Amino acid sequence: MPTQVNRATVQGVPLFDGMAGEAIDDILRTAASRRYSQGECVFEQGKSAEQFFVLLFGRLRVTQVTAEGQQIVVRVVNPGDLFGIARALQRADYPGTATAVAESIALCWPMSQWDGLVAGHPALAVNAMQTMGGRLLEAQQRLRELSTEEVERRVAHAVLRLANQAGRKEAGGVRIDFPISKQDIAEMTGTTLHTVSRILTAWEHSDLVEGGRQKLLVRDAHRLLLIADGLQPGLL
Amino acid sequence: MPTQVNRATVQGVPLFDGMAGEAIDDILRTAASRRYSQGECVFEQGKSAEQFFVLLFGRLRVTQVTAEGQQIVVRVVNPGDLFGIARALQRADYPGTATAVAESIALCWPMSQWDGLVAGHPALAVNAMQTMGGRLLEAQQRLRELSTEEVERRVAHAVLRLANQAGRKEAGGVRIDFPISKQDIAEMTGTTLHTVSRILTAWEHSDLVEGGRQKLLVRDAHRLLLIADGLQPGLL
DNA sequence: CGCGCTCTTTGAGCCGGCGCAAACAGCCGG
DNA sequence: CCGGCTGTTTGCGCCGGCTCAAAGAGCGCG
Repeated sequence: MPTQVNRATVQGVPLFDGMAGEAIDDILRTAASRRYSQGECVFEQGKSAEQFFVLLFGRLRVTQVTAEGQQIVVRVVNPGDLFGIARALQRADYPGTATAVAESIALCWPMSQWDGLVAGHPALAVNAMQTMGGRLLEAQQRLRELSTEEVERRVAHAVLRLANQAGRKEAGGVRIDFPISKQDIAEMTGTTLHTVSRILTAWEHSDLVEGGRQKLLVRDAHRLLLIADGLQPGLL
Repeated sequence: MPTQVNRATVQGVPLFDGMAGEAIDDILRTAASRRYSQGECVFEQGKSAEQFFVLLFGRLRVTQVTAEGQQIVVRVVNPGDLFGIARALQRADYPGTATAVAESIALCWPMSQWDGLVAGHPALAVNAMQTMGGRLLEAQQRLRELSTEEVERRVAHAVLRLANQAGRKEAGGVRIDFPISKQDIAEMTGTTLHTVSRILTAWEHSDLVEGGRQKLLVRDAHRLLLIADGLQPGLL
């Protein structure tokens, strides 16, 4: 049912930062809210991009599949994030697939609204641009890592990024609070699940992290940062 | 001398697409135009971002240096491109260094104007966003390549990208029309100049390309595309 | 409660591409 | 025209990380 979404629901969503309450109400009038259960697909690579979204709760994983069938994880979508904005990338179809890795709720708008919203709300345009800017910086950081760092450092960076974006403090460390497999981490860092497994096992022996089936707990982020920055030659 | 820049000068610059002539004049009033000779630096990584730019003529190379001193080529700036928009990335300093690889001319504005321009000209905001979108897509494509493809295919992709962006048709092929070294290509593809040299030498033997000191001519873009797409196992 | 699925661990061997090193070739300046 | 600088080529040996293979461990489901 297309109930009017309450203004309070989008408290803290960066896209609406600095906008008048009425303007926000106005925009929300054309929004629908939708629930996705774990494993459900929000949109699929190559499909016509009919909607754009803001994630309210939960967590998504955006992946791409290459022509040869290899999969990579493009990014993780966190609550508050704008996603699926193919239009802003000048594309008619979604460049990736978004899957709920946890129970999630998202607002969605018809893509046809995008141009009007951006043109009609300068603050929203600025916010959207900053979102894209942040994503661009992250992409460039990953390019740098992939180009210059050996696998262990890349995995360290990926784990730290996850801890920052999706970490929940917990007794004994920071828990990545959605199910994540070694395969996922491999697809984030351009390596294989085997190598990730070996690295994490080694880290467990040094009490840096604690693994488990689709579980990950960062026990010592500080020492992990040393590895990420290449100050830890690995052995000592 | 801060002469008023003529509206005709920015014909075809995507940033001003779909904007009224007067609005463009207005924006150009606060622009300065500046010449950069080959090898000259437009802005430097880490320096406070005082200006943003549009390249009118020439060619720039944007690089980043890692903490360990390794350099990578982030992108090539072509005529018409907007660049140095640190503000849009929410950064106070430039994340990379822009160097003229050929005689170049750029328009520049004080960064303080950015917010006002974006807020005051919806069409410009949309255009800027599309620029960033395009860059984001390119970055993601390179991430995919770096994650899943072996070196030869990555080099093929890089060369084809260069040919598309900076190619000039010429008898016998497409010339990359600015000085480019094997080292540059290595820094674009996350490998070493040695490996690039070996690959290009092999390609020369098959008449795919023609090299030379800081020179590159693509003789057979079609077969190169086959390599890029992994359809050519290398030998035959 | 136990079967089977998916995720994970671990071993063994191989190889693409890097590091090192040295010779070579355009090109500029004197 | 020659010397030197910068960019390029090529050989060789090594190794990080991939491939292949197979056994082990959570967890949902019947």
